[in-house]
Amino acid sequence: MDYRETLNLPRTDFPMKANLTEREPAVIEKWEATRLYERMRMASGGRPRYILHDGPPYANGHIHMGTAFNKILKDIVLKSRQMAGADCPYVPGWDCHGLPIEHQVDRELGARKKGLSKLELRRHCRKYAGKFIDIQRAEFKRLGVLGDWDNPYLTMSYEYEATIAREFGRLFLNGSVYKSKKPVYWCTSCQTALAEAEVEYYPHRSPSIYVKFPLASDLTSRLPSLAGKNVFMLIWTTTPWTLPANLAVALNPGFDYVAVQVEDEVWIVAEGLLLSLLGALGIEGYKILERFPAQRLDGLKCRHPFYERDSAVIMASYVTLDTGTGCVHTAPGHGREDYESGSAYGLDIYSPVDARGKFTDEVGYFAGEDIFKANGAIIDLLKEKGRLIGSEEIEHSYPHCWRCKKPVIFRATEQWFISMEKNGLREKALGWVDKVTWVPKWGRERIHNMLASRSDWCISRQRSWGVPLTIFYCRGCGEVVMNAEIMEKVVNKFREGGADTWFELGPEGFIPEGTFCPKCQGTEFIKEMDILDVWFDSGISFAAVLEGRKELSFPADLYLEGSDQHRGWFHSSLLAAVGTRGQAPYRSVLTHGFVVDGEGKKMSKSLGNVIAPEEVIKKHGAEILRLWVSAEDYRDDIKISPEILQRLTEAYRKIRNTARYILGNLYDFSPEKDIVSYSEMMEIDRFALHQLAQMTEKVRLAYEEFELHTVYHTLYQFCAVDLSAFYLDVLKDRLYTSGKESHDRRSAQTAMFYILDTLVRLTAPILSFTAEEIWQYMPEAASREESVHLAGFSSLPPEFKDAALAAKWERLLTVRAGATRALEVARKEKVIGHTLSAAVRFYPAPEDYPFLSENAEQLRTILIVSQFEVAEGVAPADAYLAEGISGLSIVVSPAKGTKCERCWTVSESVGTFTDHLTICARCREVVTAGGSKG
RNA sequence: GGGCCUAUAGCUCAGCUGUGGUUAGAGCGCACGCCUGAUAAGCGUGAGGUCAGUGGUUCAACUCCACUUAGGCCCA
Repeated sequence: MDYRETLNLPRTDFPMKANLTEREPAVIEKWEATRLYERMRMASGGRPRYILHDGPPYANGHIHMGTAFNKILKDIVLKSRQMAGADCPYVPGWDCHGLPIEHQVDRELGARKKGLSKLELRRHCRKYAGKFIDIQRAEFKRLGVLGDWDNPYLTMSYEYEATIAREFGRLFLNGSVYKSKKPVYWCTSCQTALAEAEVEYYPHRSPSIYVKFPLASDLTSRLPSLAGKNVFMLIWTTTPWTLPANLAVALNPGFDYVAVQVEDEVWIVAEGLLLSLLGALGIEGYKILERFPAQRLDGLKCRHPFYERDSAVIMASYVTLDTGTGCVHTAPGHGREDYESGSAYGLDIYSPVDARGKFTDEVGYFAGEDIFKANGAIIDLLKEKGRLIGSEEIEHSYPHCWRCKKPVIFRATEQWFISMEKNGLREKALGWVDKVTWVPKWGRERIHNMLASRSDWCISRQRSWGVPLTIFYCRGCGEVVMNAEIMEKVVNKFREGGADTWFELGPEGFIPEGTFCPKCQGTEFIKEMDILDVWFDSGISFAAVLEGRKELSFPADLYLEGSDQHRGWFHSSLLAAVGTRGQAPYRSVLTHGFVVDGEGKKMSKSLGNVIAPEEVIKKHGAEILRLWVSAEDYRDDIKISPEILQRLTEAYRKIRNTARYILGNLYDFSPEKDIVSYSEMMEIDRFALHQLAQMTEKVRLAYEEFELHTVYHTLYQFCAVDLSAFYLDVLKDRLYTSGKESHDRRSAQTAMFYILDTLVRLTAPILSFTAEEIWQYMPEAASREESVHLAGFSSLPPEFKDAALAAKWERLLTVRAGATRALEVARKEKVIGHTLSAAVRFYPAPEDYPFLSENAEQLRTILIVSQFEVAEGVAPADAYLAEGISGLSIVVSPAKGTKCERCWTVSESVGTFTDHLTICARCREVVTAGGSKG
């Protein structure tokens, strides 16, 4: 007789090989066909909402590992909240306007761009953005991310563009917006402002000169020893042409300065630069008269080297000891830092240079001259005035125009700003920072410091692809003409035809009849042609999306982006919401680090360490990427490498196989009919349920706290250690050899069913594809929700947690660990092979004897040996001394009897039955009962 | 140069925070072995760490403090 036929071996069609690359797209198709996302919405209608507002990725290029990570993380968070009982709508979005797209379009159009109107250019940009939205949408879906992909929000949709104009209008009308001059990169050849990204650095030869600024203030009170002397502040510059715009000399408030006598003059320079300076100038005879902190000079005046005007002595922390003199020539109209400190000291943002790079008439001496060409004349003038000390040429890195490759300058032009102070924006925003939950909590420090020190928000851009600053000027007097009525009309026009309308219609298309300039009564107007900073577009997304959609609401529960967004979206959104709604747009903000390579280095093409999501999907499947997202602690940088992916693939297989094995053993189990009540279950099964309950609790809490790596480790540990290496291994004998419908087998199946049912739900947010696949193979799948994503986490009966039982079994496990070592020793010595060929005898310490002997049968089972006994008395000298359990000696010997052909247990009963010569007593009972007895 | 952050076995993570205290843990991988009724599976045992470095506080530091180094994000 073939006894194999009488066993209950696992059977399942659930494949061992995942074949994720092929299976995943099919699963996604099914989700789409069955409109899973909408059904999830319907199923959870009425539940408490949890709103994660999607930060819009830029609609340019394919997704990279960082965007993939972010989207998967959001998906996991939402799915876990959804399964925990919330209603979690997810509306993905895209940021569509802005320079990078305009650039790309410029590049693609090449020479054809020349003949195009602004409107035509905008149409190309819109098309370009649309193309990448489609590409990225497909890529995001491929990751298994569920959401309202058919109705995402786009910052270029007409409705959204109208909202941008509306929110800008709100700020404008409440007095937060003002116009001022600010230095920007300017190409005098292209006659246009340039963005940071349009500037390229090349070596450039510039003059390098030292200039003397005579001190004009009386020093009697501050530095008496210098009073009445011929004192100069010494500056160094490589842009002599900016000297006509000089308004100040900046010192670092943290440095000490010295007054040095050189011949009949006294020079003031930073102490730390004195020697190198004197060396550079070739001066040997000098005498230090005084040494003093920079602050001693704060607020004094010196004289401009060739104009009849003063130059302020100011303090600025950006002054360094790298080069120069430690006294920095400051022209607020020609430099970023100069502008900052100029504004702080209330200096004029003076920039007497026109769009072509010629000096304006104000400068006197060089009026009308090209600034670069005037360098020589300025040096000559300095020489003539006796203000020049040294002059040479140096080569250094200098910004150039990306298009014409000519050197660019900093030139102050009119720009629009949102004031940080006028309506108390800074203060209010800082107040709201403290009301938001930042995860991790250092996010608060980071954004707080940025807000505290940032300057006013420059919102205007001299570009085409964006939403215009919807402002009108009086043609006659230049006065700004704007009111609520005009704003409303603009917004309505935008809603119908998008922001393009601005470029299609004349001012009369927006301005109600009868409007006149409040200043000069003029009735002709012109439009502002600058567009808004794209950060404003996304910054008001709460208004366009959270307030604009009935399934969402303001404020959001969560914003979840990379840590760079403290400066970006978290920041702009906070300012926009506080400025227009008086509150933060989010209750909590979750940040993650950046994706880096296995060494912790950032990914870059030049280093050749870039891993694209597509590669990983092709090789391993999106599921592995999802597992990676969950496994890494994202508070730090997130590493990815072939090795990491290899480890994850192995972990995936372990989880998958564990599930498969359980499925295989549930092939004949009906939870409806066969379930065994908890109180009647076998002890080890109840212990397994205790472990399950504990694991569930830990995982649920970890999800709640966004600790996904804890979720991953806990689930994995449970599968690999608690189940595979212990419980399921121990269970084999009972499952295979007991009667098919026996209580013992049903008890095990009941536990396994609970385990798998819980496990499949807990893993679903992460392993969305595999959980779905398992779900379809679950017993009585037809009576369950159609998709695991429509189900919730299971709530296990509280009785599953049994501390007393757990304590007992933890003790048994410790004993087991000691015994496996003894078995290993015996195996090494060829005493045994499989543990079932062994007999184990314990010689415990007297105090352990009762516990161990009472549980002898349990121990035999969990050691998976054929014979086990606990002996009293003294152990043989060659017994194995167990580690961890004091006084326990273990003897392992070959089990007595013959191996049962059916259950492989060694037993002396084998051979004693004439009807079944090759099997043991236990098996004979099962076999003769027909295997159908309970 | 400034703000914020990170550094524990080859890999992924525990331990560290308002509570410093016996030989620093887990899993994977690796090595060796077992099994062949989870089989391109399953089980066991073992070897791996001057807790980035230096200095300080303390009877005692992976844990607290300072600095250094390496790396990341954002500014300049």
